[in-house]
Amino acid sequence: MDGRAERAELPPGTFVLTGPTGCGKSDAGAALAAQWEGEIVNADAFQLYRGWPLLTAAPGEEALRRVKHHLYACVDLDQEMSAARFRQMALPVIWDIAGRGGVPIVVGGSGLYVKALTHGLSGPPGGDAGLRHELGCLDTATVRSWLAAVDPEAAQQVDPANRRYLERALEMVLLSGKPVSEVKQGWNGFPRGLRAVCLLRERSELYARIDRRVQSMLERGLVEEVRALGQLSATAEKAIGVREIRGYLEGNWDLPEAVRRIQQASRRYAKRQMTWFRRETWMQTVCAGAEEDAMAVARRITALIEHGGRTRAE
RNA sequence: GGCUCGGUAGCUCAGUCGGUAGAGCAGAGGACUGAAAAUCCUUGUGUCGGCGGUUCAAUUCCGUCCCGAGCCA
Repeated sequence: MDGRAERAELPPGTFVLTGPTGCGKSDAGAALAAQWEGEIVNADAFQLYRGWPLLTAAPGEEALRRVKHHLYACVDLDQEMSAARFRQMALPVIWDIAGRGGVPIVVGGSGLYVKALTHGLSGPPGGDAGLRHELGCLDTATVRSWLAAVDPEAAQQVDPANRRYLERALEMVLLSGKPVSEVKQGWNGFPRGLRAVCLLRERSELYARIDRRVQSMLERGLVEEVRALGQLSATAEKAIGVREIRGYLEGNWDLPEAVRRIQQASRRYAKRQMTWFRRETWMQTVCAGAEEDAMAVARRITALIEHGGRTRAE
């Protein structure tokens, strides 16, 4: 329940494969699993949810049959998720794989989730739904001055325009009774023995892949999938594609416009991911070539790891 | 063929009563510790369609040509 209680590290030999959407993580991960007798553990915040395989570009049936995949489609869409809860779910699964002598291969592009798993979340109190609801009803100026009153230092550090961060800072102070600076420590150190690769692609090629993938989602029935979605949690509601397809269903724009918007949102998301990963110097970087297939990428990653590839930080 | 209105940043446009120009969008860069596919920040030099002319100075005025839209033949 409390992140602090989670002292468990990742088992040695765990491998993490991350990268921006559309870079080919899932395919490369599956190819890797086949080569190493590994099992895939999902680290994608939205593929965790059940009910929208197309929208979230979940691994295909064939891959699911060939390689063991964990933590895909395992949470109902009306449930809230968090990086901490993900960590709690993932650790036992990963240890279980390792216990059976398999190689855990963590695959996913949710940077915060990956880092929560590899580096641990400690210190700050978790989110509180009731408090969040309460704070959500206040206007930004009120949240800002409340934070300034209880923790002037934090108020100065958090971007006053960033409602989300403002609320979170206030939440931390209210729940812990301490200033943010006292409760929020630096990230834990990089776990020894962990190998991690960030899979990249040349920008223009990555964007072309994203555009193509969205088009293919549509051809495989994206509209029907979104139409059939039931109650969504506040987080799930924000998935790229939900708003865009709904806008089409409600007649606000046509289908090509919806596709255009999904492609654009996805490209921007990929860009944000790359900004995040750029700072994660504990990972090695592999840039896949346009003509390289998943097997070839997996072979290169294997070679990199076997050559005792050092992380950039070491 | 004649007339009219346009041609300014990747796109849509504003503007300069003559002193080489600015918004929105797109794009790019950045931040990020329990909602992260979230949330937020920063960022606009371009032969002002071409060529001539007037002028100290033209994207701005004049001429002409090219391109687009519309109207008249």
